[in-house]
Amino acid sequence: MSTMTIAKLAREGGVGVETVRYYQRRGLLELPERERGAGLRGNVRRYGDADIRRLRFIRSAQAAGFTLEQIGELIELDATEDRARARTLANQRIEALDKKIAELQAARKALHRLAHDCAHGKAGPCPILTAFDGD
Amino acid sequence: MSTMTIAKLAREGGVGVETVRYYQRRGLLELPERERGAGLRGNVRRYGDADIRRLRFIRSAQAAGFTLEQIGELIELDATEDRARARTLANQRIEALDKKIAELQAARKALHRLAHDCAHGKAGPCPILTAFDGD
DNA sequence: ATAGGGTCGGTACCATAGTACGGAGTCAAG
DNA sequence: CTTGACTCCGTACTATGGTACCGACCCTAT
Repeated sequence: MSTMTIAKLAREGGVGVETVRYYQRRGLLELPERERGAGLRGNVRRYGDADIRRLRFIRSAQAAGFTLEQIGELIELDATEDRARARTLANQRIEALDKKIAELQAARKALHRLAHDCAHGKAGPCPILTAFDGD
Repeated sequence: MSTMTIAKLAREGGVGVETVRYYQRRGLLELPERERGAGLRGNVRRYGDADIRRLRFIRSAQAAGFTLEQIGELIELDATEDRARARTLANQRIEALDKKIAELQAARKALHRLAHDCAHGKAGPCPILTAFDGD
């Protein structure tokens, strides 16, 4: 185990094969050497656990709101000693995340009120266009 | 007051003129009649407060995670009595929002730990690639 | 040894949400 | 009554993050 072809890697990472190939093109995932070694054979690339971890990192970082470009920088950064830069990126993202979270919570509140005002049967407003007005 | 050209409308809504025109093309904003009335003159379109409100609604709904397509439906819905549909859309969005908020909060936590572990000077891990692993 | 499924590599295409541009017309101030 | 800013409209282009498709290979089970 721990060595697999691209389809398994994709499955482990929860993405499609084409997405893996896209990440390779973007330089976010390694393109392993084809094992032309032992016996002159081998022509499909093999992936290991490190590739799974890398792929999962990409997905998590994406969920954290990093762009693929920034994720590329993070990956490069991991190899260096530039702790300051890493901290900066993390803190910037936290700030943006805090803004975003607050925004989504406000939106949630407005929608909740809308769903309530816009109750089951009856008459009354159901004021979609003003749903985001107050508060 | 309350009547303006497209540039002012855009400013009021916090978007660019081209964005307003784009929303018009998508059917999210009205394209007011040119006032060819009094005197045979008039050739630039005039906008009013209703347009500002509509534009702001679009921005808020976007912030709530609705796509422009869904926003189109919301606007149409506002004219009807289909309260059930409005409630459905609102509740679906709330669900998605809750997932998203939880996800962002988890990401925030991971980043916070990263920024901490990856402290100022010194040695130690600064484990970017594993930042999202635990928890 | 051959059939079928997977892989490779390149190129093309997609959806979303804009942004830019160019030429023609309009409008208000000087 | 001309200048300069703004508007109109259509079309084209952009960025981001994929998806799809192709012909050529490879690899494994029968």
